[in-house]
Amino acid sequence: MERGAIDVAELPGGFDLQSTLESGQTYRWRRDDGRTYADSGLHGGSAWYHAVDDGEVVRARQVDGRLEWTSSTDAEPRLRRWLRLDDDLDAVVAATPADPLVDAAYATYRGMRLVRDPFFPCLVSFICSAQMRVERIFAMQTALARRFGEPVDFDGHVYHAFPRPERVAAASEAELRDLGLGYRAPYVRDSARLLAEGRLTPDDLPAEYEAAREALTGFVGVGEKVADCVCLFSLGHLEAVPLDTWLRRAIAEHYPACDRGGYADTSRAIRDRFGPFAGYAQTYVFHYLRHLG
DNA sequence: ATCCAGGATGTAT
DNA sequence: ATACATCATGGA
Repeated sequence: MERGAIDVAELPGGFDLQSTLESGQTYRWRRDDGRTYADSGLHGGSAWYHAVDDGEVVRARQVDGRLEWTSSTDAEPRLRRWLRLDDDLDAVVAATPADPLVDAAYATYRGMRLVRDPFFPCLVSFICSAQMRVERIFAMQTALARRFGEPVDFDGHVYHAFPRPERVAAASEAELRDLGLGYRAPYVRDSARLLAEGRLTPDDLPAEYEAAREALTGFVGVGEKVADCVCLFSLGHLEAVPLDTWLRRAIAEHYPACDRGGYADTSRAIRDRFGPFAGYAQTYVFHYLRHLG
């Protein structure tokens, strides 16, 4: 077992592990204690988190300006890429036009970073997100890993990787419904089949953001909103602004002029207003609004 | 009991 | 292109 620590106090804009992992942008990490924002509140201390990535267990916790990790190999390059530690957050904030709501969100969760998740787990989690609360999306991904994922031993415990597309493609709709996926079960299975059979893969996606979003809707259960989530949280299109219920409410209340009716036009209006890192602003605002009152 | 949750799909217009 | 009903499930 290897262990190490990354000095995140030196990163421009800082770092906050809890908000990064529990803000509903990634569903791959769990706290060792099994608790969440919902039952432990904000800024809940230096809890350990664990995840399985590319067959290897990674454990991590933040103690002040140190991001501590343990893994079977050197996890620092993996964490730097995964948690976007090389993003200049100060530059991101500076490039975003001043705005009361966005500024409040940035101030409250200073240090939260976007993630760069692998394609399939990201795709599945946001297919599952349709009409579903964040806490239950976590539960659905946990159930998928426990039922179909490869077990991985690490430091005396058994963890479960997220299943490969081939395994999900081979599952029956009934098996997936048993995991609580509801009507999303066939969506997840059919999208896994598209990937497993090579009929639609990340390599087929155009490099340009809006074209990639359009192509992603070729997966089953993926509309413009879910496609935007994959663009932002997996493909690195930082200008993508997923228009979920929270953002639509925020637009109606704070930026009514940006409501152009259709998804593409409204999304573009928000992007024009908040710039090339509009996706960062979106994720902060989503997290901020969800934890008010 | 009724409503709602990080929406998408099929169908009718 | 746009409007509408429908789709499971669990918590408030």
